[in-house]
Amino acid sequence: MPDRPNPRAERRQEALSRDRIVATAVELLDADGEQGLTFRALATRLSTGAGAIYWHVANKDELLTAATDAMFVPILDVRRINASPPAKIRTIGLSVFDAMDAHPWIGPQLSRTSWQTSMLELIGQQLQLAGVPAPAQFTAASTLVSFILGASSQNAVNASVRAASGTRSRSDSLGAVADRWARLDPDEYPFVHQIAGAIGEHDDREQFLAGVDLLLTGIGLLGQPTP
Amino acid sequence: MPDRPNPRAERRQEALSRDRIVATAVELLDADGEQGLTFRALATRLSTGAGAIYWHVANKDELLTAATDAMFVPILDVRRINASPPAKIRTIGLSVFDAMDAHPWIGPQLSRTSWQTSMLELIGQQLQLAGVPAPAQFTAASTLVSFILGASSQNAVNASVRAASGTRSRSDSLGAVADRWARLDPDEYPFVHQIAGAIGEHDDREQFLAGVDLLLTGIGLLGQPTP
DNA sequence: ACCTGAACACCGTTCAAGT
DNA sequence: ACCTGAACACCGTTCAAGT
Repeated sequence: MPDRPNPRAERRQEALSRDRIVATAVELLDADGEQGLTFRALATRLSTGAGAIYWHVANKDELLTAATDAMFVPILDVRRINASPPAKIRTIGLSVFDAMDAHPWIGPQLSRTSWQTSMLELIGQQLQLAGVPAPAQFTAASTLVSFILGASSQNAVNASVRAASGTRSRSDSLGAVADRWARLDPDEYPFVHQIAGAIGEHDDREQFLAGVDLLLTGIGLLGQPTP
Repeated sequence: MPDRPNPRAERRQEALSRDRIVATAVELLDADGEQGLTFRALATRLSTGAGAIYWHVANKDELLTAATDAMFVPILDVRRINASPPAKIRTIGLSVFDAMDAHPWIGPQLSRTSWQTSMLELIGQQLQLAGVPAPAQFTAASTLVSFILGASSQNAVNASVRAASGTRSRSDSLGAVADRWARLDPDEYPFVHQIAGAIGEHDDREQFLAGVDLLLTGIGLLGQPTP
């Protein structure tokens, strides 16, 4: 019988597995974005050869799809929370917003997932519960999904661009943007220039929630915004 | 004096220029997406060497930014149309939607442009004209921008994925999606499954417009949706 | 069954050399 | 001033060979 490795040594050199590969891919993506995910970097971090990965994963496309899917699974747990339909929709929106903020590489990968369908389902159910008339349900649900995914994805990319360009004077919130806007030509950009001063205390997350509320108002689930 | 080329020959072999490079880049992007844009492919199509391009353009990043900017410039002409603020906002939205539908590679490039600011300006001005109260203007404008860019970008990517996967049975509209939805497990996807039959006559563009209207309603510029 | 690592084709970018 | 094309470093993917 040849030497067997000590079973306790697992922690040092765990077996290569699809799950471990995907998890490591997510680490690389979080650290350096899409261009940080490389089969060679992955192999190094897993202390294996580049070719070994192909035994568990068909190609980079499949790897990116699996990594994207992995980010969304936890969000589906929102199903278990207990709240009114509008509150639940807000919570769903916020958890998507936060997930994409934490993993900005997701945005461009969104079309890989069947996740838009899952989200349409979650939100559609809430609209039914809230008594939205049947003919309006589809439009309302798909508009909410578009807004939640679109706004979250843009916020994430903008935030990571801001972070990368080293603007740290006023944290990486809307503040930096406000500074830039204040310097725009007031003749060419009257609205943006004027608004620049007023958004100092705004925060991206609240801004996003306000957008969701605007939609819920249009759908008829909320009272008028500025009474 | 050495031979001079016939001035009429310009059309056969125009001088290399930044504009010509960007225009050719857009052709490649339209044809094969982001992976279709290659310095070698570009050089071949311009019948020049790969290195020549670097005299006019710093690198691929700058080229992609220039290409993206070029797609948005025409949209700004919307400024010249003459209509009520809500109608003008709808028109702005539709022209963005159509531009992204025609050039699906734009979506992931959106963060390159200062175009989000230009759009915020355009829409903000309309909201001011429409009499939206000042404290609500910024939230309303930025929600509209997020929705318009986000929904357009997702529609474009979805549509091009559908087109690429060769689903031609029911054109590349929502029909194909409806078929897939109808086949989902009704227990896991009650809402989506049920809605599948009802969206046969919907069309992506109308769906998008309905979303804009939902927001305009929430903002208070439109009457209630289902009276 | 699972892993190694050299090899291949292709890419962005640079640069000495030309005109 | 502008262009050529070879060269470099790096990437995704394949595959004969190992265990």
